[in-house]
Formats: sequence, structure tokens, C-alpha cells
Amino acid sequence: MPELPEVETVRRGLADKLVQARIETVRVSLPKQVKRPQGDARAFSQGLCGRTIQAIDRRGKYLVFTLSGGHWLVAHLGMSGRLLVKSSQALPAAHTHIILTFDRGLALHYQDVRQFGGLALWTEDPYLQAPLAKLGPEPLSDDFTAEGLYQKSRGRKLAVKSFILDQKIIAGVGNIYADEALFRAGLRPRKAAGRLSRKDCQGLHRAICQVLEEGIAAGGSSIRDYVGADGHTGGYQLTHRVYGRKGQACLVCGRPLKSIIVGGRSSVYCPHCQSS
DNA sequence: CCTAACCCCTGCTTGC
DNA sequence: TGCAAGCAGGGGTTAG
Repeated sequence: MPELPEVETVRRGLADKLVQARIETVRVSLPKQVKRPQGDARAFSQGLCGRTIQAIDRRGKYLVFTLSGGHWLVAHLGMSGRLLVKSSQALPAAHTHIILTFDRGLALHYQDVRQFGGLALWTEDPYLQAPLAKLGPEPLSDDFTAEGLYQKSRGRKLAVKSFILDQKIIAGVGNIYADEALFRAGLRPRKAAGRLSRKDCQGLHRAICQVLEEGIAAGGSSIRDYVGADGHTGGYQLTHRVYGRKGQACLVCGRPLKSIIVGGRSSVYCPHCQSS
């Protein structure tokens, strides 16, 4: 499940190969994965063909391709989306729903088994409108601060786990990195956000930055579907301390890790080490 | 405004 | 072995 570190890894792989590439053809075999104009494969294709990719950036879990002529391509990988750079001759693997081909003999394949993601064509600045405009601060920028986290949490009754999964609070944290960050911060997933102290928020802020930076350094976490733009898996799953380790021994205290549902998401934590 | 519930979707795992 | 139910979950929408 691609979260910020996985999306950033994909971004880097795409940028290496596709900046300055010119889109020559677009083929859509599952129109519902064209999110803008919704389901309109023809308009999507016509808007893209002939344009050059000028930059590839990331905002939260979204990828933003800046194209020539005031157009943008915005991608969200959902649960199982993959963006793979291949040769323009490469045959599509199963669940490949959109293919762009470029000059220089390259192609970009969008694969998505669970079909939760998609690609969107924008003809006006996507950063100024939802969903990008609604995102909270980028966690690895100066915009993300412990004090900001503390202020936003005031009066909120929902669980801290749900709070940090809210993309309006922080952009890019998903279930894996939320569990890992809460473990590092020593916080129970169900603790009410409004009951976090300033010190809690400082520790949480630090933990979130740490796990995201480590995730990027490892090339992301490959749990089920995730691979980078070159098809390689990431390595951060080997370093997970709680996510996916239900029932196993805590790496710090040795007691068994517990799994609970918080805000509809499975959450693994150590009842002993995460006592506040 | 805030929160919870539901939906989308397929493939893997679990249970009988 | 076969089949069905359960589970995974980001983000959008709807209901309360």
C-alpha cells in the first residue's frame, strides 16, 4: 500500500527516466481509472498526447506531472496501483489499465489490481483545488511542526491513530507508517488526540519524520503489491517493529504485540511499550 | 464542523 | 479438495 515513502520512491524512479519525455500515445483499457475527466478516455488521451513532461513532483500520496502547455497529470496509486517505466515494446502485465508511450522508446504502464487509484488530467493548477489543496503539511518540510500538530489536536476526541491518518492533518501517512510512528512515540493508538500533551506531540512529530525518512531511504515497504517504477521491491518491511507483527514478540520488551481495530483500520501495538 | 459508516475492488487467507 | 466468508485499506461520499 503506497504511502509517502513508496510514492516518493516511485517519483524518483519516474523522474530519472521521464522528465523531458514527450507523450506520443495513450491507451486506456479501464476508463473508470481515468478520474478526470471522469471516465472519459478520449478527452484524457487527447489532452495528454504531444505534451512533454517538465517535472514530476509529489504531494502527500499524490504524484503530479507538470506537462507542457499548462496541463498536469495527477496520479494516485490507491491500494495497489503501480506506475512502471518499460520499453514501448513491452507487453502489458495483468491489470494494466492505462499505457502511455513516449519518444525515446519508453512507456509508462499503470497497473492496479484493486482499482482504487487512478490518473487525472488537469487543465488548471491542481494544487489550488481539492483534493491537493485540502492536504495538510508535507511531513518532511518545515511546514510540519510539533506545535502545529498540537494545535490541530485540541478539542479532537478521535483516536490519535485516526488523527495522523487524516490527510488534512498530515499529508502522506498511511496505516503502516502510522503504526510504526506510534510505536516509536510510545503512544497508544486509541489515545484521544485532544489528550496529547505538547511533549507527546513533539515525540510524535519526531517519530513520524523518522519513520518516513527511513522508509524513503529503504526504498519503501513492499507488503503485497508495492514496487518502485523500475519494478524493484522496497526493503523497509524488514525494519517494521509493529506493522504486520501481530502476536509476535515486541522487539523492545519481548511481550506479544496486540492487534486492535481503530477507526476501521487494523492497528498493531505493544501494550507495554505504548503505555501513554 | 465533527465523526462514523459505507462503498469501491480483487486476491489471498481462513474455516468448514 | 472445494467453496464461501473474511480480510486488506485510501479516499470519497453520505448520514447523523
